[in-house]
Order: sequence, then structure tokens, then C-alpha cells
Amino acid sequence: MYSYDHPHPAVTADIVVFTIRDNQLKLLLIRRAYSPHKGKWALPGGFVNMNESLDEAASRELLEETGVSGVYLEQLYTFGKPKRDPRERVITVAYYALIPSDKMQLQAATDADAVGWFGMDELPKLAFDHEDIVKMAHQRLVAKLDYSTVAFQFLPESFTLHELQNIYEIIFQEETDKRNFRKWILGLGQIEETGEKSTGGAHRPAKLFKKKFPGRVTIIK
Amino acid sequence: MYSYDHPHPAVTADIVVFTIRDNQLKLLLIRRAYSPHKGKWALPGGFVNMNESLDEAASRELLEETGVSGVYLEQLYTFGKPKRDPRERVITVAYYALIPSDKMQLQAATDADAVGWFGMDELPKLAFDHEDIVKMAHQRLVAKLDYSTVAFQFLPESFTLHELQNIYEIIFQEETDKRNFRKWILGLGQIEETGEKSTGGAHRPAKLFKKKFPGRVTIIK
DNA sequence: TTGTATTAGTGTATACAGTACACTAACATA
DNA sequence: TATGTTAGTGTACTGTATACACTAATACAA
Repeated sequence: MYSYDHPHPAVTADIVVFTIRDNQLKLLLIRRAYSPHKGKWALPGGFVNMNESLDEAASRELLEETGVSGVYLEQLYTFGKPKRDPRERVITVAYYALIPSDKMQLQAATDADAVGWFGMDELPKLAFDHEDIVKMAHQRLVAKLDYSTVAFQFLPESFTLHELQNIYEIIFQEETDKRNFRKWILGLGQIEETGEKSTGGAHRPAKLFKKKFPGRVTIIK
Repeated sequence: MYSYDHPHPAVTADIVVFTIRDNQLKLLLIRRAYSPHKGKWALPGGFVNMNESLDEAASRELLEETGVSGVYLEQLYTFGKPKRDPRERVITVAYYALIPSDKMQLQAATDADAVGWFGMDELPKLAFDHEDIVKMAHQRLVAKLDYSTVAFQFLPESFTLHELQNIYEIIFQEETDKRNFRKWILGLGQIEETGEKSTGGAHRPAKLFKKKFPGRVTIIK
């Protein structure tokens, strides 16, 4: 039992987990096992412990609920309307995470029934105000493509220029000229050839590239 | 006495209040009357009440501690390292506010001794981690000048182009070409002539302008 | 082995936005 | 009426963004 002389809200860290799969921007959701909103889909997340920072809480929850660690994670916004949660006053510090396509299989580490990936245009009805959180995360992601290298966080270690262009086209929902894209992306000076070539397709093999600064998200222009 | 079956942090809303005065970007600080950090300067702010949203808490605190209302206020970031406050776990949802020069006299509404405006390059040592908060607010402000019309929030109802240019130069800390600035700012289509002219100077009077969408901050480019 | 389907890879011309730059206009005051 | 001070204006140049079409290299099937 913990007592205070003035009322305190509960604080959670919830995470909007994005990945790209099947040529779609997808979102990880968890089906709630308990009331309120039992059976509805919701963002992964949970209470912030007293001895951990907000960032730590977010990455711990991400690991616990999805099995993923070491990915890009950024604080998004804090949501705190009084009646968000019917039980008590809950303030949610929302984060968003970007999972590269090759880390995706880790998703199997969790109970498959309660976890699902949903395309942005086929989202189910969400618990609490999680729809607002998702909307804001999506806006932030789209905005950041314009002035940073966040998109690279969806990439595996080595990749073709076509794969990278695909990521931009999927998120922006519009096609880009191939030559202009290449000129631009190479001009950023953030990627370099590995020397290897892609293999397998019934077509000319593509040069493989890698990030010059893997963990880092750079502000461009 | 308020009891919970797991520990809850306290949540505050603190505000970084900017204005432009004496050709400087200035910050409002409050001298702490009580321990901890008694006597040190700190950001205005306080606990979020259980029946108000975070935005409401921020604008209430702003009003209570500075007498200012109806100004631009935007959530900045949430700070929650475990030992930020020596008393208990405190999570601070930080906001920043922009005060137009003509609303400045309202500052006199508060206890003058405990309140002060400080230029960004003459800040005193701050309580808690408020220096981090200020730094981030300043970065956000500078960044937003590039892609929005936030700077207009420093303007009074009518203003000259020179005054507007000054705001940009002060925040960016660099001079701009007059003709290029005018071409650019008029091209945004966000301001229009009032028909009036400035009066008083020993020089040619300047046309006065007003914002087309006063409350609104537009994303540009 | 040859043909076909498929993706990889490349350059140039044009439009547009950003930048550099200097003089005249209108007022207040001495 | 002369002087000091800020307001106001246009053009040439530079660099970035855009539009656009063909050849290269592989897998596979005939």
C-alpha cells in the first residue's frame, strides 16, 4: 500500500510499434485480456516503475510484450485527459518504435494469439484513446521522413536501393522517380556500397548497401 | 490521504516561457521559495490536478504564476529520470509558451521579486534538470522557425516587416537580407497590410501588417 | 542456346527557389 | 533646407528538385 497526501495519477509508457511487411506499413497490437476494454486491441505498454526512466520503461515494455530490443525508440507525446481510463487517472507517455524487417520473426517469441500486426488502413477499433496516439505517431513518422534518416531504421544490415525506395513509397503512399530518388539518397552521404550483390531474383542482381552510421538518425537538409 | 496498491509518481506541468524584449530572446524564471533548491531559479509550473488535462494544467500554471493567458502553448517533452527531484519520483510534462511583446506588462501582475526575465545567454544556474528542459525548448523553437509560422506568436496585433525580421534574426542569431526576407515572408501568404502606417520615428513610416490567421500556427513549405 | 521476362542502373534538360547585392523614398529634427 | 534614419524595391546568378527513356544482367522456359 502506497500513500500520498495529494492524489497521484498512474503513469504508463505505451509504444506504437511500426514495421514494414508485405509492402505495407504495419502496426503491432495486443489483444487485451482483462477489463476494461477486454478483448479489444490496444498498444503494448504498461506502468512505469519507480526506479526506471521513461525511456527504460518503454524499452522494457517493448521487450516484454514483443521480444524486440535494440531498435529505434523515440518519445512521441504524453496523453493525459482525465477520463482516458475508467479505473483511475492514467497519464500515458507514448513512444514509437521502428522494427527492421529482419527482426520481425522475433514476434513469434510472444503468445501469437494475443499479438497481431495490422496494416495502417485495416486497423481494428482500439481501446482507450489509442487511436489518437496511433494517428499522432503516424504523422510524426511521415513528417520525419522529410528531414531525417529515420526511414533507415526499417532496413536490415544490408539492402538494395530499391528496398530503401520502397520504404519511402510505402510510408508516403506515393511513387517516386527512380533516378531522382537515387541521386538524392546517395547525395545524403549516409549509405555506402558493401561490395556485395543481391542474389536470387530472375533479373539483374542489385548492389547491396549498408548504413554508414547504423544506430544514428541524422537530421538532413 | 490517497492510497494505491502500487507506487505512483507525482506529475507536474512546467512551462518554458519565451518572449522577445530588448532585442533578446528571454525566458521567464521563478525563484524558488522552498526547499529543495530554495533560492534557485526554476521554471514556472506545478502539479497536475486530477480533474484537468495536461494542457489545462499548463495554462493554469502559466496564468497563476505569470498572469498570462491566451498565448501559444505547446507540449514539448516529458522528463522522468528517477532522481530528478530528491523528495519523490516526479514526472514533468514540459510545455513551452510564446508571449507577444505587447502582453509583457502583465508580468507585473506577479510578485516582482520572485519572477525574472533572463536572456538566453545570461541564464542563472537552474533547479532540478530544468536546464535540460530549457535547452530542448530552445532547440524546438529554433527548429520550428524553419517549417512553421510560430515566430508570429511573438508579434502584437499589428507590426512592421522590420519587427518581424528582427524576431527571426534574434532567434537565429544571424542577420538576414532585407529584400530576400520580405520576398519570402510575403510569399507565405500569412500576413496582409492593415492600411495603417507606423508613426513616431524620425524616418520614413513603415506599413503595418497583421496576421491573416492570428491564433493559428501553420506548417510551411 | 536462344528468347523472354524482370529488375538494376544511368544522364540531361528544365523549372523553381534561394541568395547576393545598392539605390531611392519619406519622415523628424536641427 | 540640410541631415540622419529607417522603409521600400528588382534583377542576375546559383544550386536544388523534377521530368523523362533506354541499356544491362540475371533466371527460366522453350
